[in-house]
Amino acid sequence: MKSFIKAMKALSDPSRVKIMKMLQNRMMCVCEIQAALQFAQSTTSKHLQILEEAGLISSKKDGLWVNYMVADGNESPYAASLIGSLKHWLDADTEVQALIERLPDINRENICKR
Amino acid sequence: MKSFIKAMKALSDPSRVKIMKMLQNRMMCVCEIQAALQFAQSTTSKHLQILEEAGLISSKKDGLWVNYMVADGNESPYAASLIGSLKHWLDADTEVQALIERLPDINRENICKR
DNA sequence: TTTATATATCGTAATATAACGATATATAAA
DNA sequence: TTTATATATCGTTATATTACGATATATAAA
Repeated sequence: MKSFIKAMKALSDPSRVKIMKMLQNRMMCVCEIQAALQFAQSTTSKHLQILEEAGLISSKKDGLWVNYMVADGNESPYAASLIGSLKHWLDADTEVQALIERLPDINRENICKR
Repeated sequence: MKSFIKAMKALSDPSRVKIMKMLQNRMMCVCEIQAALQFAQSTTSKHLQILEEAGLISSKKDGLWVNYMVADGNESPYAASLIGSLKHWLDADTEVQALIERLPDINRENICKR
């Protein structure tokens, strides 16, 4: 029950759902996600932590950057199923669409100071 | 997005998930659900309201009783999908199993005062 | 009509969640 | 080593959620 609730709670927040939808398009570092959602850095990091602990995303360090991507689903069967459903869910959502359209303009080279 | 979040939030609480699992076995009135979960009547009613507003369950009055049952899924496509997944999810959960096993002993004739 | 019962709603207190700024940590550049 | 940068963590505040008891509402029985 615990891992199920964790997955559901993780996807009960619109910002986290938006992060999932963006990551289903491509992997992103924290500052890119932060720029896309217009959140403080600490807020962004916290959301990512919640999604990761739910088994919905995974991360990989690359120098100063931490790349986040959709998880393979091995951590939680519930997460795996929800990831699958999220592939088509909310594709018609206006806010999600706007986010996805802006994705190509968001890249770490422009956003980060190096 | 709104109806999606509503459905996810509704299933983010263990008590409400348990209600869903019980209702997938049979329809129940409020006092039966209250007896099964050992909650105050107002708490039980509130949980049912949240599930109903999410399109996950529906209700039908029968005299003094209000029978709650799993929704047909026409209210929300997300609810419909989650209802389907919930048919097999958590069947191995200890608490859920215990609840389901006790279900035959819980009936309104014994619980209610009439 | 009066009374009893099942459910819904309201008000409130305890707890959880989400946001932020400040600060800590880790890595890369100088 | 020193400095800069990307991310994580901590502390705090505002808001949302969950539980309860008290009360309102609706229906059935007397």
